[in-house]
Amino acid sequence: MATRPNAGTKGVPRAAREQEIVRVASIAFGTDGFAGTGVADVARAAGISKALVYSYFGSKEGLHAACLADAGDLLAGEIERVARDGSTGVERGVRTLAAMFAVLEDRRHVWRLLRDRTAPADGAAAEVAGRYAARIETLAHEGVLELLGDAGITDDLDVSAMVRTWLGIVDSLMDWWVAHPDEGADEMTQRVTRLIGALVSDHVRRRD
Amino acid sequence: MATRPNAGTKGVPRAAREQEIVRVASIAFGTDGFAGTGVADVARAAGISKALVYSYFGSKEGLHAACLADAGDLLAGEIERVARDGSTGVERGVRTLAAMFAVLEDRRHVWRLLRDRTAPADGAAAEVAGRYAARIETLAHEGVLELLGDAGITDDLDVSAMVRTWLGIVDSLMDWWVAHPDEGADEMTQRVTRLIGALVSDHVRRRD
DNA sequence: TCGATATGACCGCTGGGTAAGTTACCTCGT
DNA sequence: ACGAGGTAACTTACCCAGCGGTCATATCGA
Repeated sequence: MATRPNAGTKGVPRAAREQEIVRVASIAFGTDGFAGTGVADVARAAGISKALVYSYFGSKEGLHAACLADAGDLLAGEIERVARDGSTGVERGVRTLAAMFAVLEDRRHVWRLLRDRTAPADGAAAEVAGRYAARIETLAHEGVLELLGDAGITDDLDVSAMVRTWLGIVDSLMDWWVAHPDEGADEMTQRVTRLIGALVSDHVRRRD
Repeated sequence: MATRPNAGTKGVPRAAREQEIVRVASIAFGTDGFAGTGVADVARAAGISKALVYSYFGSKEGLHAACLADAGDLLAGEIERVARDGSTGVERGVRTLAAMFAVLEDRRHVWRLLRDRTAPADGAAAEVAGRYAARIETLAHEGVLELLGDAGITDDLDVSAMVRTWLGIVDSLMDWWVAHPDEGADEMTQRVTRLIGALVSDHVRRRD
C-alpha cells in the first residue's frame, strides 16, 4: 500500500484536507511571511503534492486568502465582541488583548498573518486581507478615539498615529508570546497589566 | 589620495558613487525589505549597472551590510548619546524618540532597515546587523530595566516583553512617520508627548 | 597604448504555475 | 454479483519568469 504513491489518501474528505492545508499554511505564512513561504514547503508539511494545493486554492494568493479569511473571522469576531461590552480607554485595550491571548493561545502565529508586510498589496487576496484589516483597524480607531477624546485630544493625526502605535504594541506582544511558548494566556494578560501600571506610575511620580 | 581629484575614476568619484548606491539601496531595503528588494532595481534607481554594484559590494548581502553599517552607526551613536545624558524612565524614552526623529528627519526609512524580518538570519551581513541590533537592544534593555525597577518590577520576562514592546512602539511611530511626510521631527516629538499624557491621564482617572 | 572602470549578455537556480499521466472509487449493464 | 468504463482525486515531471551572480568586452582617463 505505502509502496504505491497514491494509495490510502483518497478516503480523507476534501473539507478536512483543505482545513489541514490552511492550518499548516497559516503557520508558514505567519512565521516566514508571504514572500518567505514556498507553496512546495506548505505542501510537503501537509503531506500532499504542490499541484493539489493549486487544485484546491488556485494560486499562492488564493491559499493566502483562505488563511486570511480563517484568521480574520476569528480575530475580528473576537475584537468586536469585546467592543460591545462597553469598556473604554486603556481598560478596553487590556480586555481586547486578554481576549486575543485567550483565543490565540494555541495559534499564536495567526496575528502576524493579518499584519504581514511581505504580502502583495494588490490582487484579489489583498482585498480579502484589506477587509479584515479594515475591520480590526476600525475597532482600534474607535477605541483610540474614545481614549484620546476623554483626554481632550481630537486631532485626526494624533488619533491615526495612536492607532498605528496600538497595533504595533499588539504586534510586539504577539511576537514576544510566540518566542515564549511556555507563557499562558492568563500570564500574558497579567503581565500587560503590570507593565502598564509601571509605565503610568513612572510618569505620575515624575509629574509630582 | 585625498589631495588629488581621485585618480583613475571615470567621471564621478568612487566614494561618492558608493555613497549614492547605499543611499538608494537603504530606501529600497527599508521600504520593501531585504527579500523584496532586487539588486537590479537598486542599480537602475542609482543610474548604474547591476554589475557595478557587485564590483563595489561583492554581493547583495554585502550591499545590505554596507547599508546596515551606515544606518547602525547613525542610530546606535545617537541613542548612546541620549543614554549618557542621565534621563530615566519614560522621560528617557521620549528623549530617545526625539533624537531619532531629529536625526532621521530626511532618512525615515533607515529605522526599518535594522529591524527587517526578511533579512537572512546568518551570514556575514547578518553578523553586522546583529551587532548594531544588539547595541540598540542593550540600550533599550537598560532603559526598561530602570523604568520597571523604579516601579518594583524586576522579573526578567517582564523586562524582556517590555523591551520588545518598546521597540515595537518605535517601529510603529517610524512607519507612521514615513507615511506622513509632511510631519516634521519636532511635531512628532510633541505628538508622542501628548499621546503618552493622554494614556496616563486615562489610567489615572480610572484609578480614582 | 595601458590600466582602471563600467556594462550588456549570459548562467544557474529557485519557485510559482501547469499538463499529462496514474490511482482509487463509483456506476451501470449484464 | 461483477467487471468494464467513466470520473474525480492526486502526483510526477515539466515549463518559464525572475533573481543573484559572473565574465568578456567596451570605454574612458592618463
